Amino acid sequence: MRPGIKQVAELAQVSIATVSHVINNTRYVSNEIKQKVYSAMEQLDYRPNAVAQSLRSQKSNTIGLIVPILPSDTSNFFFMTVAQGIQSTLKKHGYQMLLSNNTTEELEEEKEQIKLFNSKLIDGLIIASIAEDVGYLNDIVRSRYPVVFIDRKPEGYNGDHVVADGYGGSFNAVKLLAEKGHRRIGFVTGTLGISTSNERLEGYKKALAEQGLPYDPSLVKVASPSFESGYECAERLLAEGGITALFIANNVLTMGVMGCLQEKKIRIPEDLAVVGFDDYDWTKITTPPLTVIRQPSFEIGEKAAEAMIKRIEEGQDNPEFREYRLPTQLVLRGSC
Amino acid sequence: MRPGIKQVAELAQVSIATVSHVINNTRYVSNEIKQKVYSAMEQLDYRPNAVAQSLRSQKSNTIGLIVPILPSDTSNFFFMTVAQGIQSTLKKHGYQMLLSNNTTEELEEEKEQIKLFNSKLIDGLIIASIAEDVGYLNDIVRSRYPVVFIDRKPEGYNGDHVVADGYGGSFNAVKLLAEKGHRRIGFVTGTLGISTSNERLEGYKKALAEQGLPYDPSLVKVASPSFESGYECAERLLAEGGITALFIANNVLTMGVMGCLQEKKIRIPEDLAVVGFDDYDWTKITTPPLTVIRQPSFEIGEKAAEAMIKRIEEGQDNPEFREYRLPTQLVLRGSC
DNA sequence: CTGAAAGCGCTTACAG
DNA sequence: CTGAAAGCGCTTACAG
Repeated sequence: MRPGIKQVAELAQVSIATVSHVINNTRYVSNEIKQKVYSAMEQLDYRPNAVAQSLRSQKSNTIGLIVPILPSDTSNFFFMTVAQGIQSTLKKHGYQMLLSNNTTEELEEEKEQIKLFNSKLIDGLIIASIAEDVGYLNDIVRSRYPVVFIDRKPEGYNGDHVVADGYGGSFNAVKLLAEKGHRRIGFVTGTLGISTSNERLEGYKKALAEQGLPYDPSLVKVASPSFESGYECAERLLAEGGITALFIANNVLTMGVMGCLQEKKIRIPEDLAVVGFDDYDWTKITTPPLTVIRQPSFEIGEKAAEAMIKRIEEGQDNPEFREYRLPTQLVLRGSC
Repeated sequence: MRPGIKQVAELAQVSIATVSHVINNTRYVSNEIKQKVYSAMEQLDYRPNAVAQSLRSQKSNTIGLIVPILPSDTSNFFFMTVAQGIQSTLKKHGYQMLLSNNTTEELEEEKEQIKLFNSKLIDGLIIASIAEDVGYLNDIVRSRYPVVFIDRKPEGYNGDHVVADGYGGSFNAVKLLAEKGHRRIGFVTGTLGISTSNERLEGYKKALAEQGLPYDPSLVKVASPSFESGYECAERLLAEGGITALFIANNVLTMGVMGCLQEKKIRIPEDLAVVGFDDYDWTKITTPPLTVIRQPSFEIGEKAAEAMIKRIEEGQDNPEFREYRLPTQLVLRGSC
């Protein structure tokens, strides 16, 4: 049987309370007694029962993370790296991460997962919500614990959020292409209406304007989030003709576009200069290697965890919610 | 405040015991009373406190999963897909998955994670151990719950394990190359001594033998698990000359090799025919797209979860441990 | 057919 | 400076 605190107390000949206090360093215990307790714990290979601790203290030292990850989808990679950033910094502060991924891309699933987390007494929630409006959190979370949003800017519920500077990344990519002399620069984006896509489009427009280039809506293709859709957008842009450069605003679409270009034997960058999104490993081994906008995914996770810890330590007193905006980075390779 | 079972009992005017029994369907309750309880639960938006349930019943309905995932490493993808397979089938059986990834690739970390799981009362452990010998589990797990191993065959501790048929995959890849007329077929493998690498090497040898080709150790390069190491192995094989085909036995190394070939402008398959390992999305968009051995990663996860559920339901009575070996698949594309 | 009560393994006021 | 006891929210023998 697993030894409990009672067994430790008996062996050390002290009270249960004392054992608890030496474990948690929560009140003064004489050195002599401390030693007895430590050695008893060691002898029994005692580990506190986390479940009992949670029940009693109404605190689980656990932060829930909800992230939309489809099976076998390349975009996994981004959120997985974020998750690792979160986990590694939570660990430093003595917290654990409970991961739940929304495989269905449905909002109901997301809600269900939060309710599950609630029943496990999480101390905080970090979420990359798929909802455009996260107002539903008002009913489910009810400010019982802090919520930190990642990737997108939340609407309808207050919370810190950490995002990558997609605006700046997009701006820099398009500016680079324009400076290389390209006048007709295609743009492939994911569904609009969410903050990430919106601001990347803004960056595109802004760069064009600054470079004195006209904004031509026919050069902008909105894709659904799939390889195939990216492929198809590239196909259409190619068929319509006229572009000499292409910027793709997310990683799944970048892959789809590259699939199309490789199949049609478009020479890069001679026939078409290309800049993609997200610095995935595979972008290094395409022909030629791809210039991309890098999002600091691990750092996003770290920052989200830090924000969470801060919130928990501060308590409810601070009503001002912060936006943490992390810089993106232009990674130059052979494709433009 | 979150309502507890007591509040439900009061509102429904029944005992706590009765509420518990209708929740768990664990003894007869008259329809009339059931209805009262249900409506009280709904009215209060009641959810049982999972922590209290675990503590009392000494069962958490949670399966721990430990998997070695390095930050920003492409190999993440394999285990992530496995994890999704596990999670989706556990969910069907009312279990949750608790994920812990060993970021350090160190055995001590692995042990620490298991101890943490223990303190959370997990009902079972699914693990892709990095240890060559998992005998240490005898001390930590002590048969308190079932262990299912994935990816590799365990040594030193008994448990079901589910693996992909690397032997068959490797055999088919090399056979294909030989049948296309290649006589000198290079082989890049990860560290030997673990079941996965070992059996892929065996498959290579077996295919050569069957095709009447000599086994030449100088064509076999053992790499450490990194992009760079794969790159370097390709470089060496190229420098030493003589190979017309190359089979790479895991995905990280495949990427490294492709990086090298692309940089040295080796034409594929004209100069060198290539077969890689693992059907990652990016293998579709290399130039040319890559022929690979596909491992059924999601299915591995599903099978592991099924094996776990079976063990838990069977109890301790069945001492015969099973190997589940899932077929790999040759995915033909342009690189050979 | 249903209820009162013990107890899972802890933490934390309350006493002394 | 340390201990005895209540209680977190459930499940589950034991009674009737």
